[in-house]
Amino acid sequence: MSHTLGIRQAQKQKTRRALLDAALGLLEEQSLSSLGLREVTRAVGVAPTAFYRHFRSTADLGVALVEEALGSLHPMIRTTVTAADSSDERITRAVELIARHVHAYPAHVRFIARERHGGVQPVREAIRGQLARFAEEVKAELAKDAEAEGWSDDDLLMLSHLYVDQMLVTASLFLEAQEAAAGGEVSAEERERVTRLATRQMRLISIGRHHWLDH
Amino acid sequence: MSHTLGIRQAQKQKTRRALLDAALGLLEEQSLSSLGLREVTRAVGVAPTAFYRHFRSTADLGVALVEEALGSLHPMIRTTVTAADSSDERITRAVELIARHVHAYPAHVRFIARERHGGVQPVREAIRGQLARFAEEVKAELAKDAEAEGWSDDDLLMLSHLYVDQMLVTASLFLEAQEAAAGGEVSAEERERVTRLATRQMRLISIGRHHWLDH
DNA sequence: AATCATGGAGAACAGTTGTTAACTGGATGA
DNA sequence: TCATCCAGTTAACAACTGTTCTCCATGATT
Repeated sequence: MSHTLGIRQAQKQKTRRALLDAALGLLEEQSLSSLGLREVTRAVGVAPTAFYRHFRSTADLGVALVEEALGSLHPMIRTTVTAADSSDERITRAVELIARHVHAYPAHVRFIARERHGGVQPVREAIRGQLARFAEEVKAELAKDAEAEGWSDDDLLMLSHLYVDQMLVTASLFLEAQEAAAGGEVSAEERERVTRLATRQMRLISIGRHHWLDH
Repeated sequence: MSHTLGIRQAQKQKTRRALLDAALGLLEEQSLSSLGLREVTRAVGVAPTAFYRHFRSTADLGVALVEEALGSLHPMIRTTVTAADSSDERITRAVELIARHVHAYPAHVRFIARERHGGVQPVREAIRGQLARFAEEVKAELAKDAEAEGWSDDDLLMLSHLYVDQMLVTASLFLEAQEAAAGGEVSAEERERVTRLATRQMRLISIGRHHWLDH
């Protein structure tokens, strides 16, 4: 934040960005374990060997993409779970926020959904780590709620993971909906359908939460 | 089922099996979009060109694997959701059955989890199709239950999808648990942890289902 | 017994891959 | 101003890829 980057490091970060963006683009139609380093550099218009100045391997680049795709999401999670009055309003807000995020960063979402169980171990672990952080944060937020009285820590974490997984399911559902309608305004009603589905599923979970303690 | 295969077709199916098995093995450490046809034939000990006698491409082989991994699962689903008295017993049974299945066919489960959002479109669609069938079957089974009175078709399908997704989440959780403990009996307590987690999540959903109609 | 059908082998193709090495030119810091 | 640094280039490497075409051995068919 203090002193401007030298023109040197600025250029470096610029091609690093180009590499990340090109990779993310290429990963829309294949998975990381088949992404070639030459493929990426070719897309950027740079020599293959330049790749090594930034990443050790494509797996390394993948880990960087995970941080970028999920790392910036933490504040959003927190505010989402927090700011709302009624439970129903909170759910509506959350689903809408997911829809908006998928629409804004579809490539990031696809990448995460694809590589969460993908063929590259370090990337899988990076994603798992970030999702665990999410679950911990959601749990902390849930614990503040009055409804959390009488809940064990274990049960709160159980519920958090349920929420996080449901979040991902919903996100990739929105993704499918909007890529199925790549050439038309069919997207609107598909989006609506997914919104209704996800909202009701969240609501059902929410109801289960309300009645968790009475047997 | 009637007349025995000629010795000719028998041999063909034998190498076809070998190709499928070899591919499934190789796919434990990579994803389908990076699986080479030569790689598979090499593992089987057969000429590269022999591959074309059985599959058009590795994507084609992938679709065949989907049918094999999920196609044989339908009767199991049906009996699971059906046969049980109390709701709790049904849940315990279901989770146990998932654990057993993951333990018996880990490579199949990993393949499905990996390729559900993987980089090969035909395979993704094959999986989506099979999961949609599952959801329909679960819905049909739920509709028979007395608890389904007053439920709309839409809501029943919503709940079915929730169950199916939760099934998959649980399966890949069991998978991680048993591959994290590749060299030891740590697996036992990890398995137990996942079992407890999955059971409580299912129970919470079940509770939500009970109270769905009273607002 | 003679013909046909077919699963698999073999060789060759143009293209691709990751990685190494030595080099260049412009920004950096003394 | 001059020596140093370093992001990016060029060239070359052995190894690998999917695909085509020709051929063979043998089971199936008549």
